[in-house]
Amino acid sequence: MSSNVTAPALPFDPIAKAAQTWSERIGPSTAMSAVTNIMRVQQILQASVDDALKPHGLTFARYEALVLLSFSRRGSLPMRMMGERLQLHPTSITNIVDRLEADGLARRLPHPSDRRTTLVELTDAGRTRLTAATEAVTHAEFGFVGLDAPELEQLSVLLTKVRQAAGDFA
Amino acid sequence: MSSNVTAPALPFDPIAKAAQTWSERIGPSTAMSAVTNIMRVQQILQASVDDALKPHGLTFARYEALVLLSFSRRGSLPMRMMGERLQLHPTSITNIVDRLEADGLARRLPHPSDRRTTLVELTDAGRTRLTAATEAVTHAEFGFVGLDAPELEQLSVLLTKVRQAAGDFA
DNA sequence: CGAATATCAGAAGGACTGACATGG
DNA sequence: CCCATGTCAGTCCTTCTGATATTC
Repeated sequence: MSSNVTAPALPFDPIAKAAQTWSERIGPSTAMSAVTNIMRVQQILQASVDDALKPHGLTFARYEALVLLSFSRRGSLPMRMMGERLQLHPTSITNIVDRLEADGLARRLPHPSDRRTTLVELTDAGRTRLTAATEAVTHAEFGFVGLDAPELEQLSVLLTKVRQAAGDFA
Repeated sequence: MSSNVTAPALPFDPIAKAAQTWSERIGPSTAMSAVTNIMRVQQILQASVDDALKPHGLTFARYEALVLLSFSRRGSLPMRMMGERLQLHPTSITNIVDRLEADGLARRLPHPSDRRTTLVELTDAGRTRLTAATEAVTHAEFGFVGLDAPELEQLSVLLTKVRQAAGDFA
């Protein structure tokens, strides 16, 4: 899960080098370079965040689910809505909720009026765990050591543009 | 592999909404927001690129390996070096080269002087396949429909900063 | 009846650990 | 003897597909 952390650092930037060769032989390398950068940074962040969460028995996906539940107005959410918000396949939601429930952090409830849907709510243990985990990831700065606040915002703006163009939201 | 493509679009940006709630209840949300954006955009790009590559029987990881081999000066690379450049675990390299070899796209060679190391080189079929695959991903613009060239460069600059701070290269 | 919700079984891919054979 | 290189077996996690039961 936490990717290849033990890899030795290279004396040069492999992505920049590949971009240069690409532009010499194939064409404009801006898109290729950006994609490779995204892929690698995602790996780094995933490793960093998972590392911070591991002592709390959580992965980033499960942590996100806990955050989502804690943000819900009623304290519970239908599984389907969790899938929409977290952009996950229904079976992935089932899987995540299974694990949270097995760890006693969340609980399935029947929906009062629609008996097809299942509600999920945080347990007290879940709330406590979430607080500790949030402390951990915040302290690890979510793996971002290289950017200041304005740069982070700029990054989010650019990435939000990509998501919108991809039809992620209207 | 290609993530949750069929998910219905939300009428609002779930990441922005979560960031707002986060800043109201927990604290500054810039880092949290950037991480979530990266994770989601990586998913989108992975799906888009894998989609473009699927007709050519490649995943992005295997495609990257082919590109790397085609860029090497001598036309071949030691497996260890492939792992360094692609930031992959030794066993992952073995796995990728296994598949490329099974598909006739690459070939293992003994190293002339160091008999511990194995060299990998492209076959003619590999070169042909790579050309077609590059055409496909380039045509799909690597999944980036939302950003123009200056924005892509800006994105790469920011992400390179993160990688450098994380010790990815010197 | 058709659509929606959630689950399950199974397959695929990727990444890791630990053990191992070979060679420098 | 120690270290480097690559492989193998086994495990875990994640995500997808397709099928299914239940309910609207």
